[in-house]
Amino acid sequence: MKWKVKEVAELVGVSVRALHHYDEIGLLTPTETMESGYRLYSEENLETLQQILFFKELGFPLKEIKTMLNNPSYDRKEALVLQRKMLVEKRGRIDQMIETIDKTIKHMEGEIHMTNEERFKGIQFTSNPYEEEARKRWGNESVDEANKKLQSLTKDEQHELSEKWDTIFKKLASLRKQSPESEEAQAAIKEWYDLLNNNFGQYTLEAFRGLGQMYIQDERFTKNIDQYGEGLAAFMSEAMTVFANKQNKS
Amino acid sequence: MKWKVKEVAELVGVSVRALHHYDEIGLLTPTETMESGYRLYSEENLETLQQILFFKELGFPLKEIKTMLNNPSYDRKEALVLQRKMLVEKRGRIDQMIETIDKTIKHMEGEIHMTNEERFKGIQFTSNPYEEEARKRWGNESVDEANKKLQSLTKDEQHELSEKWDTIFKKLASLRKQSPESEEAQAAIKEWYDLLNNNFGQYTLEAFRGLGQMYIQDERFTKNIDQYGEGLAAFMSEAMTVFANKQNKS
DNA sequence: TATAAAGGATGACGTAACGTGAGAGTCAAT
DNA sequence: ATTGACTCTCACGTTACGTCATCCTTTATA
Repeated sequence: MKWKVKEVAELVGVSVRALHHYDEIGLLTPTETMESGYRLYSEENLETLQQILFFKELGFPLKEIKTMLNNPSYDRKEALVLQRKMLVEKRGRIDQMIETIDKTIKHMEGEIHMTNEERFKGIQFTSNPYEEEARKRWGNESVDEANKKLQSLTKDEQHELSEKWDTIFKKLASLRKQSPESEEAQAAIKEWYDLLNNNFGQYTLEAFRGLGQMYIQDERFTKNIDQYGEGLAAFMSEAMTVFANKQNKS
Repeated sequence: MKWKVKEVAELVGVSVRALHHYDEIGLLTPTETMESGYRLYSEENLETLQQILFFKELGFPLKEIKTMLNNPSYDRKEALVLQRKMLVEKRGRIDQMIETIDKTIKHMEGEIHMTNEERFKGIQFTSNPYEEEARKRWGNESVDEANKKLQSLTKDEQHELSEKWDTIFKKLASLRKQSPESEEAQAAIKEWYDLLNNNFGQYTLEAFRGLGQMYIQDERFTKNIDQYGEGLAAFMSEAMTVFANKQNKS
């Protein structure tokens, strides 16, 4: 079964405009559209929409929701479990606020004393631990950080950096036919590791390995990297894992 | 005891910028400021802030919160009770969402069937009855017949009206240093009187004089009016009395 | 089958509630 | 006297839509 915008809007309780917006930003593009241009939402679209709305309720910005849903390792059931945890957490906060209100009323009646911190219990922005987990699992914090740094550089610095970058990738591309464990490959990977560390702050070995994983898991990365040569992403990914393991032992 | 912005910010868990913003829009102006311009928040300010944040948590827009808090019949304890009710309601919604998640997971495992409505239970925008109550008691709706009329106007008419309103207040503010009995002041007050009569039905001179009294007796009115200039409320109040007396004689 | 009402599409501008510097002054401790 | 942490006021940027305006389909009804 397929639904038109208004039907979806009424079914799930969002505005038509919102659906348009989600389409605009590529968060939820209906799988089908009639020749007239009318949007037709599928069952699957509804499932995605449910996910979107849960995340939204939990305070995630749309952009973040998008990257999470697009993440190749995104898993709906796992997400639901996490969302559940976050909701329970949120309910806890509400309970605290209710308690705070009760106390405040009593305080007004002179029955009890109240510290100023107590006055705001539950309202405060206590970052939810599960939120972090979601971001780590499916978000791209590290990549975002890196991009921010990149943009903070001057034009010249950016240029310089991209040249170094280019050199390394070309070198790696030329090596990709041999083993990722070869000395040359590992040396090139070390260069890559150092470059990242010099420019984007601390890349722990864990993060480095994770980055390598992303190169093959996330097709946006894969595509970009493979422009230097088919299979480069896979090659780098493996070499990075090897590198991380080696370093770990030493 | 007094607090500087950052202290308040950390105590209650909002950003300094937010506090600046609340000051900018006249939602929460610190009672005191040092000669250097530093904001100093009082105990009372904190109480107001608590109210603001509760309402915000419940989804009220700042503008609405402002009019509610400024409403002369606003009662803090009553508000707390209502807020409590709304929070309980909200908690109920969260419980529903949790249930929805549980069902969805079961559904994914093929254990149960799920209608499309069930899929979005709790997420939907179900307007909270207590919200309406709050709006009725302290929102714009309460200010009486006058505002009903106001709301019956079209957007354009409303806009036009508020511009006229604004013009008159600004004019009055510019005159407030001279005598309330001066010809100019009285002319401006007449404009004000006419505007009220044209838009909100009959304002007897009695009522007009009474309104003037409210401007100084009720600090919430005073605050609002004095945003156009310190002492404007007092000035208008006097000018309105003078005006009413004069009209009465003729 | 014509015709209107209802719904849909695409701009494009508006709004709310801050975030995010920039540039400059202030306070408190050393 | 200096320095580092705060503070102030612009002022522009951002997010997630709301709100027309204008024009085009679809559908219900006569």
